Amino acid sequence: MRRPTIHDIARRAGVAKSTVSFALNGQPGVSESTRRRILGVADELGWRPSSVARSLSSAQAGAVGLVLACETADPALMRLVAGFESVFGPREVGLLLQFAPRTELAVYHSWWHQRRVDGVLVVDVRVSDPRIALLGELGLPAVTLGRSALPSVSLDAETAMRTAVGHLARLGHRRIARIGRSPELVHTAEHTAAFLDAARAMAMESAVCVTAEPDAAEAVRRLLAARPRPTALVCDTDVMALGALGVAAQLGIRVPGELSVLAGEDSPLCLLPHPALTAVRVDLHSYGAAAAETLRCLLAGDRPQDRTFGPPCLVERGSTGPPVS
Amino acid sequence: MRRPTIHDIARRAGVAKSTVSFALNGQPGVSESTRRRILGVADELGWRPSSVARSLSSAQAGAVGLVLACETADPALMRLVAGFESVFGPREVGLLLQFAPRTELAVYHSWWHQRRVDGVLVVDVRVSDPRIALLGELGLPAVTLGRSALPSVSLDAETAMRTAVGHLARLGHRRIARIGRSPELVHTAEHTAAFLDAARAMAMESAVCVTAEPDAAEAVRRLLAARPRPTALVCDTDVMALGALGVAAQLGIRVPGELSVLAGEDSPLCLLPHPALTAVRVDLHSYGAAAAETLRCLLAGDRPQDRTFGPPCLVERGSTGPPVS
DNA sequence: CTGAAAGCGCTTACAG
DNA sequence: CTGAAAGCGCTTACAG
Repeated sequence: MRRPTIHDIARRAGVAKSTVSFALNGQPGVSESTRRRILGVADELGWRPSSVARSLSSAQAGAVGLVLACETADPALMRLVAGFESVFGPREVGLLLQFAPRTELAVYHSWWHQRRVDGVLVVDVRVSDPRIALLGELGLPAVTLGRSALPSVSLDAETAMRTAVGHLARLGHRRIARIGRSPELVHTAEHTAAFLDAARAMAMESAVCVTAEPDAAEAVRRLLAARPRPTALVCDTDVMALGALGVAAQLGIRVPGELSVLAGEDSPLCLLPHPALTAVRVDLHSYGAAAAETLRCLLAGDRPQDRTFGPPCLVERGSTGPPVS
Repeated sequence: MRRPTIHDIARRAGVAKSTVSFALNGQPGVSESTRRRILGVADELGWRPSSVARSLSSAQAGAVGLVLACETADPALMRLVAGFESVFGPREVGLLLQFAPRTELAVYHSWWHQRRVDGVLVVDVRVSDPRIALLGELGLPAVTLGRSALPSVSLDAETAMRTAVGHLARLGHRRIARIGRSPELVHTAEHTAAFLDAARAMAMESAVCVTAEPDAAEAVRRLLAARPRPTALVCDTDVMALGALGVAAQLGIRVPGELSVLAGEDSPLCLLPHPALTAVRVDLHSYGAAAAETLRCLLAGDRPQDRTFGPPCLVERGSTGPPVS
């Protein structure tokens, strides 16, 4: 199969290439009759624009990029990416994925130099994140998932933690704990602050936050070794919550009787264990779509507003209940 | 920042653009001294080739594509994709990702017409798969993960199932069952055949295979309602195994005493529950890399051999043990 | 060994 | 409203 070009269309329609280009792009300055004829021929020939040719002359890559840390195996990411796709896919904007071995910055440099992408989406923003500055210097349009100096979308940590802690408070818990990802992540920092705020507001007796890194199970074990022991555990991710359930089972601690476990991120995984995990649900697909939409605006020349996405809601299942003492 | 082009280099080095191009691409026909001078200037200017310009003139997209079903949220996929990346990333071949709403075929058409990708990687191959024919017609180079009429890499189902069933046989199980993904998948079909073969070879009393679709938990429940009940369950994925553990817990069936559970796919998730999941380990990263390598050969003009990847090995953990009757 | 030129498939001022 | 032309940044025959 040979791919038809605008040259073929022009010849067949008996007009100039430029006229074809204008007609095909819906630009004004082509008579209705010529336009229709050209569109007809294009259709008949099965013409589709060559993305590279278009990119070269328009100086637009027609693609956006996402770079992930090599170790990323987070199932949540897939839903986020599907959300990106839902806005870029239909517009035929490609999504370029790259796993980077720690030197993520090199990928941005490389993409920029190669004119590979028009913009990037940045996940797992850190409190002090060198990517932000680089992207600014390069002038590579970017939207971060998590607040930063760049245009961003973020999750409503306050509501999420108020929802989670409120649920536990209503059940009668007074000593709660939370386990999150690296404290360097903006996401973690915000949720930690929100968790502590909520705990204070609900007059919790104790509320401690620990990090799951490098070993989540070990962190949970340490948490459960404290005396008096917390009676409820908020886990930032579904995977951590699953792990917490495993540790509890291993230690012979009954869930939810002796320990309530709550996942800060609902997902199909939360339905697997018994008892199933009570979770705060955030629609990651829509969150990803919101980020993509923001990037799209940015690329279109707008100055998009930072958006907070949410609010999350609670999905009550079996892993939380009143503490039995 | 303005991006330097070969034109800038040519002017600065006092040679023609073509000479620069030849030198930069390591083509013969440029004197050592000129080449060195050109390379020096390129370096000094921080030149990097424009991927689109190169694509347009070389008729190569410099990218490969992967299209996923919309519902895909499989954590295993991330490791596969990371494997693809490990061969394409360093070569600056982009990986284009697209989620397709059932009409995956349209994406291939679109990519082909737009000259977006040089080739594609196909996952979740079905026994009767329209994608295979389309890819053939388009002449779009493709490698499938799972045997097909196209160049492919596949998993060693025989060894995997022999390993799993052998382990259970040695523990003393005589009635086993297996739960897998859709029977339409080549992966499932091959593993089902291999499972039954292995069961026969080890003189199992009974060996049944069921599908996890549409509801894995329900399928497990049905399996466990049989009398006499199977004493061991092989689950094709880590997620299914987690689900099986949950169902067992719900029914009050002890693992591994009353039921052994084995995951056909090892992953970090297998470590979370208690008891942790015994699993057959396949290195998905390397499997993905092997597929990518095969595609690379294909794109380079070779006629790659189909490869079987493996063999898998057994990782014994707590979820399997001798049946107690 | 080196240069001038055409071409990849588009877009976009600029003239008619 | 339409056409001829230059240009995007490369590659690649083809002459010197």
